[in-house]
Amino acid sequence: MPELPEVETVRLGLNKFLPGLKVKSVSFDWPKGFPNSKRLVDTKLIGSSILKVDRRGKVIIIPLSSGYSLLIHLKMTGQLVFTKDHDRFGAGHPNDSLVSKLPDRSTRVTFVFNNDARLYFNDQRKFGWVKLEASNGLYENNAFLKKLGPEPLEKDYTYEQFRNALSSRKKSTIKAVILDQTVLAGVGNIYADEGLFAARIHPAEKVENISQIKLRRLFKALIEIMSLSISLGGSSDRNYVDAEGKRGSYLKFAKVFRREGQDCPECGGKISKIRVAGRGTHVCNRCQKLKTSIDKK
DNA sequence: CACTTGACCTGTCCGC
DNA sequence: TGCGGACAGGTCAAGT
Repeated sequence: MPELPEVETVRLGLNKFLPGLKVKSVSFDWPKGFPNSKRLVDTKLIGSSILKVDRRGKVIIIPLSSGYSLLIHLKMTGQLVFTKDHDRFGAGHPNDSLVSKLPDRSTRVTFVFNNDARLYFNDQRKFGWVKLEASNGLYENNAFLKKLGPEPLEKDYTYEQFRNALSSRKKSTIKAVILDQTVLAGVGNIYADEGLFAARIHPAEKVENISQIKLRRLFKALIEIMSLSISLGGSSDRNYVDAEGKRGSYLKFAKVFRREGQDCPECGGKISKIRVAGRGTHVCNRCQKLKTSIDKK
């Protein structure tokens, strides 16, 4: 999915349109993806108004006037697209839109508002979910939210927090650790690879083999790269779009992600694609030297 | 325990 | 063109 910068871009877009709208009806065809009972939906969602749109890690959180909140996780292929009226797509930007018509066959949930605006939750692979939970104590009660590590783009997030979270994971590969949402919330495969390249750390390096200088560089790089990506509307590798159905342009500036076979922009060597922490991983072996002894694969 | 691997799904791309 | 297999931005349960 959408990682922190993509989810934040969706949040910013939804926040322009949704607050104040009242939910008139909702339809969904994928019970696993929207597991709440019809009764809860009828009493806590239908007829309530949207207060605002928040984000925690990769989760969109929409508090409602009913005292309940919608939680939405886009996972790998989720989209949240708003339309001002159901005949026009992309909130008035049809020419920039990646999708031409909604709902489409990946639409799992459709929210209809009193003014006939709509919010479509699309999810090709059906990994994503929408849940309705009580707003009071949500961040401490929700099983997913309560485990999340700090928000990396908050002003008060420090290198010391980052280093301390890593200190109990010395035997793990650095990529596995920064992908762990309990260490810090929001990094996914794209920004892990880009951040590690910027810090000149090999993704398969064991944490214990990495110098403080490099870890500090990684901490800084992750924050800078994700901030830059938000300013560019995120990354559209496959089907990510923002709340208006538009693609993001960060990948044009990516140095290694999806660039296997191309020349490294720093040293001119070849970028290769390997597997680390079970994920496709992009690396320049000349810029990102591995100290950890290679156990044969 | 800490870490790794498969499962959850659908769609697309690549090689034969 | 058709078909099988690998793979895709995330997370969890089950395995070692």
